[in-house]
Amino acid sequence: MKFAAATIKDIAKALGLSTSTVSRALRDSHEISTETKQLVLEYATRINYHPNPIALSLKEKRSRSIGVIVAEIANSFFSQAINGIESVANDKGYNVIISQSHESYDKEVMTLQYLASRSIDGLLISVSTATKDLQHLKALHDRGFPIVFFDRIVEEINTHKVAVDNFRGAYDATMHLMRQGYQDIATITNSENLSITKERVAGYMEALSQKHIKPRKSLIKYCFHGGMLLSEIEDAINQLLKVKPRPDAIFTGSDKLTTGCMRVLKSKGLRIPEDIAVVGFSNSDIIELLDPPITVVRQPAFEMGQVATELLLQLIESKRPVHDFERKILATTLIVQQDNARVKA
Amino acid sequence: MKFAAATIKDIAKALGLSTSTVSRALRDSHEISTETKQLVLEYATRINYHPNPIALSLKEKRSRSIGVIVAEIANSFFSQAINGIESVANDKGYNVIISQSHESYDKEVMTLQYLASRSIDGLLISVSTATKDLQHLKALHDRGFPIVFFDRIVEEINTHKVAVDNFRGAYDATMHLMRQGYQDIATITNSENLSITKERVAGYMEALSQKHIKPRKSLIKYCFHGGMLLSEIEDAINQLLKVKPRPDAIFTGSDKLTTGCMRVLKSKGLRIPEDIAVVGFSNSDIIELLDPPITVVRQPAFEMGQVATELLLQLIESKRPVHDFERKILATTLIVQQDNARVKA
DNA sequence: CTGAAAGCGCTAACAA
DNA sequence: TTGTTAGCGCTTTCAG
Repeated sequence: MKFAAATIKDIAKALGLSTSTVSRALRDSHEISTETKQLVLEYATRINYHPNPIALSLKEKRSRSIGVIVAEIANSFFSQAINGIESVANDKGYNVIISQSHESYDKEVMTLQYLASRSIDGLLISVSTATKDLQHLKALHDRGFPIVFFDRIVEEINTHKVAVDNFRGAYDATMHLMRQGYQDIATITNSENLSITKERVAGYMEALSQKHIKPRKSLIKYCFHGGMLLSEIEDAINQLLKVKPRPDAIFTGSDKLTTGCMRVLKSKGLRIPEDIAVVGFSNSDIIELLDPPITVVRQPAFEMGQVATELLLQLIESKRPVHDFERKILATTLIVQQDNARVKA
Repeated sequence: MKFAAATIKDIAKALGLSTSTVSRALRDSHEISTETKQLVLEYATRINYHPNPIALSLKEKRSRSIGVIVAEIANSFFSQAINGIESVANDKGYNVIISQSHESYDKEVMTLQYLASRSIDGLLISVSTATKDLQHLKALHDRGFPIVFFDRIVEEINTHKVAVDNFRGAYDATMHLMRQGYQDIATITNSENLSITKERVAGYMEALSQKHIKPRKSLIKYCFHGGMLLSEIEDAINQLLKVKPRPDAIFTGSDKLTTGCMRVLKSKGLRIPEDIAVVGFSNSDIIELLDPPITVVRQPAFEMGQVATELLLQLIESKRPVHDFERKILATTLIVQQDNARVKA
């Protein structure tokens, strides 16, 4: 059932004015007499007039809405980032349309096409773990469509990018493990093609190297679906447990992988950290309630969302094509949990 | 920076046709010759033509987008519900615009006003814990605007409603506690004005009564902000701990309150469940990883989202005013955790 | 089978 | 100070 909202025309007719006069009165134009303005304004509020944003969009060729594509809303990191995005967007009068790729390349492409055809003014995206081919994004970008990458950024496309210092985050986590006495540290991480994966693995390896431990390929496990399938993590862990010497700790490269790992280890009856320690990226807000409350690398998700949105709106509202793109790198925080800080026997 | 998309006019000009012919050809009208159709279609795909949805909206007086207002996306229950909402909405070609009230009445009103003025075709809402006055919703509803309530529904407004059997969920949880041997069971729950609060408290009291335990007012604690402020939960627990005899278990009425309670109890050095047991509503997907892995009442959030969206789209697409409204009640599941099933000494 | 014209709600250049 | 008109992209009578 539709319901007809009041229009400028209604006001004009009721007051015996022209639509343009009404329009101008509503926008408080200086070329309208005070009395007319008052008359119009009064009547407008009385009939609860609100300008039709669709008509405005058609005229202005902009919808004042931006699209966001993330892997999953039901993921602390992304939902916190979205909070940041919304806070800035709403402040500036923009709508946010959120879509999820569920870590599927096909879904990402479809959802992108859909969003693009729904006339959003710009896009914030953190690509799916399964995304290797970037044609869908390149095509849009080449047409001059404003895009900002955050978190899982893409080097091949030249635009604003916001991420954390993943290298450092991974380095800190691995160092922390080594300081606890762990030596055979494995890593379970996202698919190899992701920017964040490369950086995190590099940080992990650098930490090992500094302690003169040679990184072993058999201890690095990539999850193409980012842990969307628990079986993926199970497989990785099964393989790790067969390696000699058996790893005594795991550095996990994402929220989903961190909790997924814990789940799998527990189901196998392995104790954390006695049998095998876990430290990884996570933005879960109940990490201290976990058994055990593991040490995690936290990302400033909210802030990332804010920064990315500011950059996007800047792009959208720029009068001329932008060629100078920024790359913002935020810092991670290592949240050390007491219970995990026991030194290994 | 704007970027101009191809329009029907462009096609018409390039092909020496009129815009109406092109429009008809694109919509595969029977009154267009096969050759012309082919010509148009071919050219359209070549230049990557996509109809401008804004122009369509203006014409059709509908935007094919629906609004959703929830307390917080960063809440398992809501993010799961949103997944359900999106799955149905996208299937039917609708966009979903998500907003958060953060459990603030003012924010809810503002966000609602904003959404309504942004020409959404309908609204799905789970009101904030702070919402008592319903004028903002009534006004919209009276103007014939399609609204569907889910989870935290509102009796005063006559429209479709989707919720779970909160009474039963609370009853089951409380019964479970009593079967474990707990007798002095307190409850910490959302603000008193919410539908779900009343139902959950009623279920809790009914369970007590059946075991001939008289509900005590001093054991029922309402949190006006739904636990958004941890201090609220702290206060509630402090008061509960002073009651004689001291409660030996707490039934928590929401996701946030459940984890919030655990957090507070732990910080006080109280062991769960030895010192005080906790059972409550939660849709967290890592509940088994908690210390201890408490028994919870789970809601079919995804399904709720789906059902609510189907009802809303039905409302939106109905040709005539709807007067016959549905009230769907889904079942909750009690997820019993082994570690919590130890009988109290 | 195709085209011209009107109209959705709004703004803005141009007239008066 | 106010009104007339055209146009944003699209569909849809109404005429050929």
